[in-house]
Amino acid sequence: MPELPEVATVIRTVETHLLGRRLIEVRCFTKKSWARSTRRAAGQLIHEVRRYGKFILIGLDDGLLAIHLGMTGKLLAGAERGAYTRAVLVLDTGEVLFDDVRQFGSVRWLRQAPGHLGPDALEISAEEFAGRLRTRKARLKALLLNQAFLRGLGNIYADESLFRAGVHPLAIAARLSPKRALKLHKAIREVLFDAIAKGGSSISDYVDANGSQGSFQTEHRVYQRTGEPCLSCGAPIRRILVAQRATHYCPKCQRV
DNA sequence: TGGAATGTTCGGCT
DNA sequence: AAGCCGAACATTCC
Repeated sequence: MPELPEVATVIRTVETHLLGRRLIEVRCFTKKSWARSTRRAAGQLIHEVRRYGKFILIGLDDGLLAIHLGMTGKLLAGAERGAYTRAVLVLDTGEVLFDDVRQFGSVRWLRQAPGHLGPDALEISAEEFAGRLRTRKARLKALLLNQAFLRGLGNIYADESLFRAGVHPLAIAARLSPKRALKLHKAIREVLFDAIAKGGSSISDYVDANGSQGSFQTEHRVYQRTGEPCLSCGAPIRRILVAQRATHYCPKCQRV
């Protein structure tokens, strides 16, 4: 559920419930290591809530809480605890739940933001983006999913960005012309900004902190449209595997 | 019943 | 060494 636009939406809807509040404690129900790590967060004031790639960083007096939503994670304000509640942020004014069906998400206390992540997909300049592509021989789809190369994109927005740029997912990064590299950079920004404006994509069960769905899924042009006609040329959308992930593209509009 | 699902990480191979 | 592959994590849905 969570790529950059979904994480941005969760933050927008949850920060009002967190900013300026005191975190009494973090109750963790599944992973021992979370409980050990988050003990350090107890009793601290929340100074900021920000996005770092796909991480939600909650700034405290000392260090921060780093929440990753994994595949099915949610932050819910003012909701009832349920079978999939894996952790609870107990505040002086209420609770924020961390629900996660598949348990790929995480909640940890960290001294500072996680390392080894590349530049943010919305902060990188066109020139830097093109420069980074030039040194890589990997296939573009794999590179866009690699958080150490660029942070924030996931499977949906990588496919949607490549389609909008007219670039084939198997194209080798270093062989992209400067013109096409700039086009891809622009496509990434447009897709992400549009998706944020629509509150993200609700595919199976993504909701924001208030339980509201996003609506960008209706704007998807290739993601999970296998066999359906390309919205710009009519050719059937194709699905292949790249980096072990389903990859959707138009064989006519996207060239290598 | 098997496969696929918005993600990350790790070990092994070329 | 960079890049790729498969497996692993856990659960639901079709």
